[in-house]
Amino acid sequence: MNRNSPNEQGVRLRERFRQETASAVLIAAEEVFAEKGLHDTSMAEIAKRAGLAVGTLYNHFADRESLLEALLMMRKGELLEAIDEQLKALGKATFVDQLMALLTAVFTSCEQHRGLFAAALEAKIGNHSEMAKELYSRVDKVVRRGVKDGVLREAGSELYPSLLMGMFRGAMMRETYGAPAGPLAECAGGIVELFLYGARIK
Amino acid sequence: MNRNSPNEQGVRLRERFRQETASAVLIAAEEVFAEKGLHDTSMAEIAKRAGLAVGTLYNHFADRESLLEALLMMRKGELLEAIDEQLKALGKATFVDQLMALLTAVFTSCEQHRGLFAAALEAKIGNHSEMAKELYSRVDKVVRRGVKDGVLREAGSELYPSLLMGMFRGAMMRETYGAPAGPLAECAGGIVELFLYGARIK
Amino acid sequence: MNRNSPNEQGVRLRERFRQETASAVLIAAEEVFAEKGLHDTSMAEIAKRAGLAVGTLYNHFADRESLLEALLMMRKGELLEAIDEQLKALGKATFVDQLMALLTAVFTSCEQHRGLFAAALEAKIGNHSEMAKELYSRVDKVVRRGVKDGVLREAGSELYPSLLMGMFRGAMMRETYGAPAGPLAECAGGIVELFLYGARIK
Amino acid sequence: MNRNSPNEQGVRLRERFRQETASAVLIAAEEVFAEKGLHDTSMAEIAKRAGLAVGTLYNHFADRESLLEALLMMRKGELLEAIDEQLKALGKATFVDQLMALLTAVFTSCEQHRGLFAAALEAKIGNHSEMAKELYSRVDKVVRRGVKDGVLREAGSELYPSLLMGMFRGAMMRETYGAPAGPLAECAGGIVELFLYGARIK
DNA sequence: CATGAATGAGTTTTCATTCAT
DNA sequence: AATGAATGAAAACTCATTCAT
Repeated sequence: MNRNSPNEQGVRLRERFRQETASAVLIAAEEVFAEKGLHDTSMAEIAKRAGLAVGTLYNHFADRESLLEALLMMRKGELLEAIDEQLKALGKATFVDQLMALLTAVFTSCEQHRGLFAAALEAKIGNHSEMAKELYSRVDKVVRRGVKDGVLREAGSELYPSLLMGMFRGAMMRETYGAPAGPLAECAGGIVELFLYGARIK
Repeated sequence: MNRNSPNEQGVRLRERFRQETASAVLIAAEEVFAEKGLHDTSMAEIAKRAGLAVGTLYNHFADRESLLEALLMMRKGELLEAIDEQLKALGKATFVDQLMALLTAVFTSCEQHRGLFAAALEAKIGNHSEMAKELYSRVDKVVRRGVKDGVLREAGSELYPSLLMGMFRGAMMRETYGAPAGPLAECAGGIVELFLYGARIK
Repeated sequence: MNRNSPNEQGVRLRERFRQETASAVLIAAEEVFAEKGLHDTSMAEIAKRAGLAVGTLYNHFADRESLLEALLMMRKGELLEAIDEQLKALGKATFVDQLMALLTAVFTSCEQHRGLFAAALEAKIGNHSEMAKELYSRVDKVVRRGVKDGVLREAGSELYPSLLMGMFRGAMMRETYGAPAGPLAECAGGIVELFLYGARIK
Repeated sequence: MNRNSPNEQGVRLRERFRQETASAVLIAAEEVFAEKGLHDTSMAEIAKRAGLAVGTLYNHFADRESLLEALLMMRKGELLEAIDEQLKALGKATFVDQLMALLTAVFTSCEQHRGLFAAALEAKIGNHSEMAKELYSRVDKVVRRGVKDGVLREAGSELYPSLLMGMFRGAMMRETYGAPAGPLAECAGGIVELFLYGARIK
């Protein structure tokens, strides 16, 4: 074996360890970001949480910004993937089923990463509104489909996606408002109900 | 005239100056907070905007936190006052009118202070969710009234206030989502419509 | 007196203090740079030497680079001013007198700032070779004058300025070489002698 | 064959590999030191240039300092060896020939390692002035010989070696000064000429 | 021996806060 | 009260060095 071409298996093993460390960093980062907020989280704190030294964070992510970016990208990817998968599976289903699937996908994903998403849905903070935009575009697509299918009214429908986005957030923020809160998933039905039929007794 | 017993008028004049300087600080602070965000705003920048020295800020507010607190309190007070005034005036009116009044009051206030409110509605940041909580309690009150009056369904109604809150925010955030945006006030009707009757064609 | 236009005298006094602090920082910086070298000098060390806090350094200089820049600019300015003054005063004098004046000016200035200049004459380090370039241009000018006046040989004269620059440095570095060293000023005669007549016995 | 008593050839082969790796490191180090300067060169960069891992550098050199030391020692050795060889060969030659040989040896060596030497001739940085000192001692020896032989004036001669050292450096730094520059070797004659006869027209 | 991920002390820089004038 | 220079703790980031594989 030539000294310039190290053992394949060893390299793969090391690569796996690398991935796992990077992953551990991201998990720790998500915890701390969720607890303390995007701004009040220091690299030192993340390192501590991950049981690593600060320098190690920089071996895996160029800087604080990149770490946050990677984290948000990962979660964004997971969320959008889940949504797209659901929508694809229900391509021929009724609009209502699609809406419900969308909501369920969002809430399932958010239930696990609520703290991070709450932070990430904020504006002002860098250009991290990208996730919100992408989510919006899915909601918008589904709503347009509803209009096209004759299920939703067209008048006023340009506002619906934003209001649905708001309702997602409203549901997620219930605790912050001091409102009674249960599992997020249970809100999906309530939102669909309200969105379709309104709150008024007929 | 003995300087230990200043006359009434002198005291009032001095007090007026105090108030005006403090007010100038708050106005400058709101501008900068709205432009740069709650975290990226420095005391130096506020002082500069106000045309004052940093030290002067500390003559009027104990620390950065207190300044922000005072600012939010002021805007919160104005908003809640506007709401309460409307609700009081419409004490005997129908639930729908009350809801509309509430929305109009919120959006009128927010239109002027959108930047600050967008920032303040963020969670995690200090304990500035107080405004959201108080706003929630008004919304909740109106919703309960609607239920009691037999206008709103009771089933699922515990979620309505949170969803309404979310819709407020969704409307405010339209631009962030990349959605088409017009004056905030025009959203009020759309929200009430959706909330009462839903989006579905009957 | 209007509260927006503070006392003139107080402002001037404060401004004088400002200058003096900045000056103290520069003096401390020069000491440490000279002792430890351009690279191994930390802002903390400079602050300590100046009897100030680190933050104070940043109240006067945007960053480390600017501090170093300001220091070198100051010394460069002093040196070039001294040279230009001498050359101007001797505008009509013989070439030899001009050369001697140039050397004397250089060595007088360097005697006091030897450590800093030794560091600053290095290449590689940022673009701090500017001083060397400006000094070179003076030497070059004098040499050309010597050629034009028929005092210096023209053949090979394009190398003279660089060699003179080198001799300045050689004289300054004597100690580093382990050579016997006396006051720098005493070298001026030796350099002129060597430059004009060479070392060979006739 | 017992692994506790390896045969001679195995030992030599291994030793050869060791030497070659160490040599590769030194060559890479010289490149990077020359390009980036003594301070701005990291172990990681050297390793990368050598196509090795950082750890490997530490298998051959105790620390960064030792690596640099070894590199400078190597080049110093080569330079001094070249000089001493020339001087030895010209032991009976005239002083002028010796001086010319010295200069030629210096410039030939420097032409190839200019970047490194430019960096190494810096003072302050560690105790890397050793090379300068050793070079000085050769120059000094030759100059003394010139004095003893009655070729050079004695008065002022204690400064000559330093000035010659300076002229070496002046020639090397021409580009830095913004001076017109050609091959270094061509400067040798100019320096000897100036040193012996001066720049003045007789 | 070679490898390269992990380490953590050290450096630059920021900014809320203090206080002498 | 107003001023703004001084302060220093805290944060981001670097890099020589170590060590398990």
